[in-house]
Amino acid sequence: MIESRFGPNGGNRLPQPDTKNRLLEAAERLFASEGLSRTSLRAITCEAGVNVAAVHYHFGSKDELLVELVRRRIAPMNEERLARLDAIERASEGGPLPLEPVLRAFVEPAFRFRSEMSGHEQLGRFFGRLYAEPEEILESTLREIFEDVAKRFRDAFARAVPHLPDDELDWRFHFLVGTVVHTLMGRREMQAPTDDPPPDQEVIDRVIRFTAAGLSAPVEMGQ
Amino acid sequence: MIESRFGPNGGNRLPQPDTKNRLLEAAERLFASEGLSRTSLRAITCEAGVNVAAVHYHFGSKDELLVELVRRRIAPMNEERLARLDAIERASEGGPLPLEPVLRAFVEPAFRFRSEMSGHEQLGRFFGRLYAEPEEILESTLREIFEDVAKRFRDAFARAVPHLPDDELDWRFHFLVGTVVHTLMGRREMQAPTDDPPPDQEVIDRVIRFTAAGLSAPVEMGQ
DNA sequence: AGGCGATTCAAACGCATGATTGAATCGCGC
DNA sequence: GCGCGATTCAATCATGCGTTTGAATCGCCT
Repeated sequence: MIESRFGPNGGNRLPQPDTKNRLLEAAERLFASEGLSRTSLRAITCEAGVNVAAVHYHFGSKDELLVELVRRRIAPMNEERLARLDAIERASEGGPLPLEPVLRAFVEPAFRFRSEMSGHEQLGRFFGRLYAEPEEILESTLREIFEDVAKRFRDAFARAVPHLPDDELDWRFHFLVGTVVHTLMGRREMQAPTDDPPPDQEVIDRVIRFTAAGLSAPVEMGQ
Repeated sequence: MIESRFGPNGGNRLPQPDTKNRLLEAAERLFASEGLSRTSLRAITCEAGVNVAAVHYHFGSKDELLVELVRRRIAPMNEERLARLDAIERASEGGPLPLEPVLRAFVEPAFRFRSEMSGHEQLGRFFGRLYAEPEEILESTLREIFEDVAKRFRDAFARAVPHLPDDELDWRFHFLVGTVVHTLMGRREMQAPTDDPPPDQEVIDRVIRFTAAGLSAPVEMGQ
């Protein structure tokens, strides 16, 4: 049976009459500012201006909304990371990789996607929350989305900092992630609450400087 | 009116018949493994083997239990940090401070308190959650507990790495906290789930190596 | 022995949550 | 203009939540 035309409601030409996307955006905003488990369905649908039942109609459940949100937000960020890493590896032709570009390929997409987000720069906090709040429903999704990135970048760092033993490399990659996530979450220990946020590129450069030094530190305890 | 004797129930000689501490320990365990907002009072009291009403009798509310838990756990850790920093500053007699000991004074108490915890090494995750889940009730408590530590260590790092401008120092201190918190949370990106956790001192040394290099990196963007 | 304050307990409260229902509404294709 | 699937909506469900209550229990002190 041929799909005679498209579905109803504009026939998939307008994929949704906005409801689905408005739900995703409202959910992202609230998840970021209130936390995953502290955000109720009613708060989301109220913020989106739609009925409560819309969530279950379009996504099936609150959990599946969250999974869909992760797929839409995190996956593209990781694809950009991998694309940039591809370019670096292609340019190096099997030789050692330059550390700073690899670092930037990992760090910059995270900040870029944060600020690209429709007006509000909450994606960083949402992103950070994924690490902090253990939603078992997300475990497999996150693993699936981050597995490639983790593996590819681990190997890239191994080529960029070849003097490191494997276990030390794993740990330093872990520390890098901690630095990035904590910074995306936007908590500054010493910042006066009145200061306005600094431009992304400045923060990125500081992160790169710090982590590049940490990653390339000698492995012997020379101090 | 003279406090004729002590209170009832052993007259404060046994401060509580265990209930209060059992609640705190059960709460800490569950907060750490399940998250702050996903842990119910009933789960806590069930785990502790006491009645639900005991929480309100001893603490007043779930939130106040959390605050009390923070005071009991985090405050001593920070006191040890400050004591160690005092010793370092006393030994330096106004001169520049050695970076690595200052770093260790900040990092080691966190890991030590984690493993000291009655059998379970969950304090790290609990500690990490305090950063990740924004309980507005904790905001003032956490600020009060961490304010001194943040200020004192910021100044110490300024003396240990004197070539850094103030804003760069603030950021690097932020990155250090991110590294520590993320590591305390215990998520390893590359670790097989079957591996058993490495000894604390080994992890501490790796953290110190990484952050010492990051903190003392040159501030110019010299690749 | 008896009184009394500290503590425990089972039961219930009101409320917010995630989920579900079934009818109403919409808008295209026929 | 009619039918039909896609979509919205108000209303409702059962459940679990934090909290409160009031009576029972415990153990020291006089």
